[in-house]
Amino acid sequence: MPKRNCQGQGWWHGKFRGCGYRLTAGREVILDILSKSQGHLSAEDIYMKVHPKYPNIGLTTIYRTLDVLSNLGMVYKLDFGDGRARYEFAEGPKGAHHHHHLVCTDCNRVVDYADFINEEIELLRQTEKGLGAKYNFKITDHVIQFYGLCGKCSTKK
Amino acid sequence: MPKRNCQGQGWWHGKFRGCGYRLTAGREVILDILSKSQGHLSAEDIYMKVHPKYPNIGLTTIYRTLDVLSNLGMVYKLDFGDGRARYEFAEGPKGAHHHHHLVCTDCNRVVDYADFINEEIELLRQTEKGLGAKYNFKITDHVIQFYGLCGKCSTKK
DNA sequence: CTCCTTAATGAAAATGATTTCCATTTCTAA
DNA sequence: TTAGAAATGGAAATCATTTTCATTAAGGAG
Ligand SMILES: [Mn+2]
Ligand SMILES: [Mn+2]
Ligand SMILES: [Zn+2]
Ligand SMILES: [Zn+2]
Repeated sequence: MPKRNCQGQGWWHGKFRGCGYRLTAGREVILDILSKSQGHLSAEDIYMKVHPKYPNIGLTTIYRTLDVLSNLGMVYKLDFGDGRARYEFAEGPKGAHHHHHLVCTDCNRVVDYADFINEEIELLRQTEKGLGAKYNFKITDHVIQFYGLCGKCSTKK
Repeated sequence: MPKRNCQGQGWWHGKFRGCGYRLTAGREVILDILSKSQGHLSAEDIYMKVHPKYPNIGLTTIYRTLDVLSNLGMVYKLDFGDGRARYEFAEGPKGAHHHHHLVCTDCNRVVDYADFINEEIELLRQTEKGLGAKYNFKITDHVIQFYGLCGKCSTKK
């Protein structure tokens, strides 16, 4: 008798197993939530969303899973300066849609943007090459964020 | 009889008073340390350096003063992802020497750089204008940081 | 210079996100 | 089935930063 639904496991099954991780029920729920959510969720946000589907999960497991996902490159861990880490699904196997962030310092609204991304990418390439050589750094990552006031916050007095 | 040393108060006396702040002994010592230190100091680092000159100061006052200085624009508050804020003197009245950072994810070494700053500034200008208009944001600040391994850390296996 | 109002201070306690511990459960490969 | 490894959850620990509150000290008015 064949397994009911082999597809149910999603494309990431292989990714987990290939790295020696086990794809547990908790992890699947977390991944499911993450892949379907827009925005930039805190561990607590994720906990809240996972809980109804998996009431026994502990916040500790959320943190641990997020750490694994982050190391696997499946999730980006972000810091917008509000005292808690935020997580964002890094898109499917086709690769991530690279973008940066615009953050409202008043209401914490976050806008994804990719408008000037080509120029940015080019600048990043140059900078990584130039600085890497000059300071003997092996650059692997970068953060570009803009801070300011969103429309609502700049008008409301 | 003239005051012994009116200059002793430094150029920031006016800046404080102008904003309704009092220039206390503790604040002066902190400002003095900060202005003479290279690098990116944590509140605790500053506390350690201030303590010998002003043994009664409390860490709380360090935090509070740093907050004031940061609001006055005299100090930059930075986050390199190591779980504590870092502070850097924003240069004298002549204006800050704008730079960005290269951070080693292994030993936390931080390098200031301004090498590609012209291209970066131009990109920032464009981006701030373009994104500000498109998303109706009043952009006031940005963060650009590169992460990777410094020379030492990338060689030591 | 002295007084008075109020900002500033320091010690201790509180906060709160994240981590660590550890006993228990679940996988997995043989 | 079974032993070893990985994962889990609840409670306790961490630890940078903030809050509270009683006390002190700027600095303007007189
Ligand atoms: Mn995003
Ligand atoms: Mn710097
Ligand atoms: Zn806003
Ligand atoms: Zn290093």
